[in-house]
Amino acid sequence: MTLPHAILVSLSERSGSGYELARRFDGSIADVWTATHQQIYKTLRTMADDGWVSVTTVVQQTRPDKKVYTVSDAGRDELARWLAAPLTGSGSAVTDTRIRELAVKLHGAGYGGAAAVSAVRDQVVAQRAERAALLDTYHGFEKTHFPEPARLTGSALHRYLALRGGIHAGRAALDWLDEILTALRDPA
Amino acid sequence: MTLPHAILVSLSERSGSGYELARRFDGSIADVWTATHQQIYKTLRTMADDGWVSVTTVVQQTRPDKKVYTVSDAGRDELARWLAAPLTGSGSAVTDTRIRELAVKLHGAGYGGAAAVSAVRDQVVAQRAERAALLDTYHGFEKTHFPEPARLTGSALHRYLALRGGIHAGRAALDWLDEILTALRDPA
DNA sequence: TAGCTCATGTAACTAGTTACATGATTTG
DNA sequence: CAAATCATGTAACTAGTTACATGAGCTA
Repeated sequence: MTLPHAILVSLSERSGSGYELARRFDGSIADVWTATHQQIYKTLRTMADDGWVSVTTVVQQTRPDKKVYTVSDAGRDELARWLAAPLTGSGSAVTDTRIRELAVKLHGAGYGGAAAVSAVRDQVVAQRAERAALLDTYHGFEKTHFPEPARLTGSALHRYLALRGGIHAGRAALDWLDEILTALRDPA
Repeated sequence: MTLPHAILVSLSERSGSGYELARRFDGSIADVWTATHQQIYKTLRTMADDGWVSVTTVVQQTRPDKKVYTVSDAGRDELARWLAAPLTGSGSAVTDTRIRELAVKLHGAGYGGAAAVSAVRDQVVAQRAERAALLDTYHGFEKTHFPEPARLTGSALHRYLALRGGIHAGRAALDWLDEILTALRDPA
């Protein structure tokens, strides 16, 4: 969804080749975002075409040559712009891409200046409010439609359990957002 | 990912038009799965081409005509096959499609006979084990890499918070799967 | 010598989003 | 009279997956 921006953040931390990026997206980043090498190579090419990154071919003796990508000025501008822009993700409570989008922004906030840090904070606050409202809706629905869950059977039980999935996911998102806000507030 | 199967389940409960399905995927199903009407119309056409559903055009006086879709024998066979097949989803801990795939299977298990019910139960158990293992990995990583989270700042803090996102999401998935297993065990 | 790591790619496909288009009826 | 509901679609696009392809060097 915003894989180019996720790559921009990762390359801001350290320049690297497509192969190295693929390993990052399979390692420490994998808990919020997975991406295959095919997807990364393709994205890097369009990013280079757009001037967001510059490429340097590094010739190696024992290993194949590699292309090392570095964030350009235009890439830094784009990153700052994106950090300040509202979230664009979508999806159901269970598979919501806004949460991972926020995680990437959080990770990259340091590379967009002071304005970006506070903009991202604002987005966390806004997302928290949205999530809380959704969770309230779910809880209301739960109370009115399933007042006695222990007695449910068949498809009513299944519908209830599906709703519970949304509630668990929503709760987890809320807890996480709160943890983020606490962490960003305290150490100041 | 398995939208055709999610539609098969919904149509097994009650036959309906594309428009009605779109409303279901925007209402009670939306907490685990969202789908637009465009996607649903397209999918219904291919499902009809594949013989999974049959179509009846219902002429209406005050409203536009509608096409009502009903699950065919081939559709029922396909549903039973899919219910028994292993999960095919993927994704990171935060945006994992296996969870929603399981939710749909759970919902549809009743339409695939006794074999399907126990097959789905097995998949819940397997998924629970996978999730628990992943969560353990995350906790291990947390302990070794971030022993003192309160002291973190900058990008180390951000990396820690991203990991916490994976942990929250994993925990929620585990809790949900446990709730499902309890609900399916007790009322028997 | 079999399999893994490093390194980059093409091609075909599946899944999902956004924008555009039409038109009658019902509700506020 | 404006907006929502009912009802179906096309087209273009973005995102992501799966399969295939190549080839050197290093490790068990």
